[in-house]
Amino acid sequence: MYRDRKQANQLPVDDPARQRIIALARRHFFAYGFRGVTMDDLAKELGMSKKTLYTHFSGKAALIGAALLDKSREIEKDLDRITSDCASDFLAALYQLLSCMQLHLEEFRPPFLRDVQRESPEMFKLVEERREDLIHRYFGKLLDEGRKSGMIREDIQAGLLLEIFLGAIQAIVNPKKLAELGLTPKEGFSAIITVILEGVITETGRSNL
Amino acid sequence: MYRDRKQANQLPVDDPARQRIIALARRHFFAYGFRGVTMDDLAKELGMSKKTLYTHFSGKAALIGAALLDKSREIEKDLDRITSDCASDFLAALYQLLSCMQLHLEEFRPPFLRDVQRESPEMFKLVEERREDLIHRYFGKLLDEGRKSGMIREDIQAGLLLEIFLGAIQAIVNPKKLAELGLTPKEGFSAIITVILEGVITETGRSNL
DNA sequence: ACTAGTTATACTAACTTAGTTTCCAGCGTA
DNA sequence: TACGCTGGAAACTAAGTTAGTATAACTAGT
Repeated sequence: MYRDRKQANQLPVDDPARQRIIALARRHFFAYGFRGVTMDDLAKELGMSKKTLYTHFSGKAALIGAALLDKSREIEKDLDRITSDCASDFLAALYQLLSCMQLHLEEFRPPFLRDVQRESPEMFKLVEERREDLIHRYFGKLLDEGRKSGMIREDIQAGLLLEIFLGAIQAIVNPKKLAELGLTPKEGFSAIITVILEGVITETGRSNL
Repeated sequence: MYRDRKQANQLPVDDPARQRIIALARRHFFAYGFRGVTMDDLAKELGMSKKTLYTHFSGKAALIGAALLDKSREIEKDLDRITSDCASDFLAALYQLLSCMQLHLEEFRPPFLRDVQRESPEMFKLVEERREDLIHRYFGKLLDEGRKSGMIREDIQAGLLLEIFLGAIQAIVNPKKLAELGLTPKEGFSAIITVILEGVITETGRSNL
């Protein structure tokens, strides 16, 4: 029965309504910044009253938190899949991990980052820490393997290396720069990986290419 | 002298300070939406007091208006240049006009459009009218020439045709779709022009290719 | 010293919005 | 029909934000 289900599960995380709310909130918050999205907006677009919205989430902060958690879980799921799929292929894993990361980071549009930084430094710190954590976990593992097998020099820390990658990608894999350079996104990607890798691979690794 | 210059020109549109303000306001308003940018923000980032800011512009609305006017003039200047540069080359003119238009339209980020639509429908109408005007003026002229010379069929109005172009460009010339299709922006552009043109060119025009 | 223009800052009046409450319509059940 | 539950519409409040103004102190040219 209805009542029984409610009683049995006071926090139905799989509640479809809840999922709908999170999905919309995610899209809107990340695209327009949370300052630019009011609870009235969300309720109206969801076709529900604020009352109902507030029965699902205790407040705006909770909703933002839920959106971030949702996103976070999705990223981790993707990274897991890639890591296990490409366990034996260092280059493929690196390539896919990077493009996956870029795709996900793109969902955070400037207005959201601006809002977070402006009026919620704690959240900014939280997001950064989460990012750091993921980077260390997945890229660290990958690059450690590369190191152990002698493919990657050991005097550059994995985190720094990834930042170099992401920075280069952000600077180059966008429509404007790609047009200037006459490259496809894939070509841009490959070029970056090649360039950075060839400056990173040791002599022994170089002979193994 | 200083005083003389001020007296001689009570509205110094070429005042460098004024231009600096407009430039910053443009960037910020269009990128983050005008609701997301406060006058305090602007003053702080300009390194001037709000008082000074308000001596240059009577209010936020005036500043938004000035930003739009500035942008509008820039677009028109670009379109003029292209039109006169490529007067004899229909395809080159079309190509450049389209890419120019796309580049300019890209400056209006979603948060700005959202703000305009949400809380200033009059301004939205104004912007749309201005857009319509430019489209009719520049593309209308180009396509009319194409019609007169028998290159373009006459049963499709210029405005509609341009909307088809812009819609296709927006859908295809973005990193995600380009990556899926494995195209450079230039290739995507050319493909769109080719596809739409070949469905639009008359038999006589076809034989002239 | 005086003036003109500036920055910094405090202030207020209007507005926005998160969160609450009230009322009511629908609807399944007894 | 009556009852009870759910959720939509909308009014409301209290807190916070911000456009716009006013004040004081500073600097440079005259």
